[in-house]
Amino acid sequence: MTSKYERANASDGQSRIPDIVIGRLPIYLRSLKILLSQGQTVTNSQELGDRLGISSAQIRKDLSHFGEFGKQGTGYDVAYLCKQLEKILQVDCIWPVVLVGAGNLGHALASYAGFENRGFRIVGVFDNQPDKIGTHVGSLQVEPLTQLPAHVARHHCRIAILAVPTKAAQNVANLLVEIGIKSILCYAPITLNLPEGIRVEYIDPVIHFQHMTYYLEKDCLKT
Amino acid sequence: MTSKYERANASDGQSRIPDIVIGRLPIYLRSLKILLSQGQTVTNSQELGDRLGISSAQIRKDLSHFGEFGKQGTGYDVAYLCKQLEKILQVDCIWPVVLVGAGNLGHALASYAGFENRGFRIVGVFDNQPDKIGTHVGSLQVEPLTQLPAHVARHHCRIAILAVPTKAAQNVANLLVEIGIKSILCYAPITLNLPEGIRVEYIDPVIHFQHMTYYLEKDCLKT
DNA sequence: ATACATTTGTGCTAAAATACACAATGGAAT
DNA sequence: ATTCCATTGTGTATTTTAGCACAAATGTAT
Repeated sequence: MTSKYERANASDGQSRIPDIVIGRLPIYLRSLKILLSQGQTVTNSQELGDRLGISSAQIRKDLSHFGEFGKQGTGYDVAYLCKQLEKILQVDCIWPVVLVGAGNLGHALASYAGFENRGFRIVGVFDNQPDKIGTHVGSLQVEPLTQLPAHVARHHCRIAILAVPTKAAQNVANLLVEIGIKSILCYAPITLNLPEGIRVEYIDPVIHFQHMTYYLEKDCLKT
Repeated sequence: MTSKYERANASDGQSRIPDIVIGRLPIYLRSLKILLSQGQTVTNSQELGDRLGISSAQIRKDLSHFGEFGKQGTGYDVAYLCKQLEKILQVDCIWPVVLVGAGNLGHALASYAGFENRGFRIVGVFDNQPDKIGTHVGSLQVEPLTQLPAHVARHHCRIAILAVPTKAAQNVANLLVEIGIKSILCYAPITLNLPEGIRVEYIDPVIHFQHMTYYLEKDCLKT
């Protein structure tokens, strides 16, 4: 009795399902939840694809890696597919996340209300600048980095947000890995150098801007 | 006398250079600028690849789409390659950007000092909430949305940051397109529905989190 | 009951992206 | 001068990803 697929992970040399497919599932889930919130009970690969600018075949094939979730002639039950995707992505629960960096960005992230209903909760905010420690961000209080290891252990955190100044980012990342963090969302505009098995994703708006400008008619201020 | 490549754009049916290649150039540029700031004058595809977790062959092939920038046996002059990439990406100048949404995120973006030296400047912040209008974010003052069209025209803005609440995002995006914006960086967790030729890129941290959790050992709080 | 309209899941094909591997080149050392 | 070493740029092969197209299944209408 084997399951339809084996979960890919760091120790699993040959992941069965392409990462690019995994990367699309959260997009599908996000769109489905919007449909759900609008009271729509049924959808289909065509509709979903149109909304996302993805071909319907792509969506069907992606989903088919994990099982058969649709009904021929009808499509997909929105609530059911949501539930299934949440299970696949393991967001049918709340993951505790630590936030390092209590600057403007840290404040914005800590105050953001949209994490909770998508599977995540920021359980601690840390910074090393003395003037920040003790101040409130969202409903949390900024703690010194020395408190981080205990906090991560207590909450069993696997995920961290790195929102510190660029020059501090690599060192803080090293610390995060040391204390057991497995996945880092890095807002610093650098590529981190970390051991195998640690997953890092990056958010840098300038990367997106520079991608855009390639395609724009040039008509900007001279430096 | 034809140039080595024709620039891809919205009207150009067959873009010659894959978008995925364009998407990597800003990463290369970012890394090169760090090397430059550290005083390193020469690098090579191997070193760059190691830093970025990309194969050296990939980097060489990507660059080869645009010309021959290296020297055999030596590698690449860091400053020269930076300049070339900036020219290719059209960031050898400052692009004016308008920011819509003066919430926590808008504040963080407006206060961020890292845009200017990478080719971008936020030239206006707009919001419709009366209590926000007139307040200061960074060095700018929040203006009502009614001022947006004139502002975009005056500064020849082509790029906008969309940092408004989810429910307002589509409408504001439509407005942005109407007044001549060509590229939108959307922080709202939705997929926008916009006409052909408008480039939209998205930043949604939860998408990254959900990508990460697929690969994590499950060990999180039950809902 | 039967025919019809719809939509899935998937085998196969096509295209795109990546990796390999090496000739060509430039600089350094002898 | 010549040899040696390092590294590029690129033609080719391999792998990955996306798209096509249709049988199978399901519900609906007559």
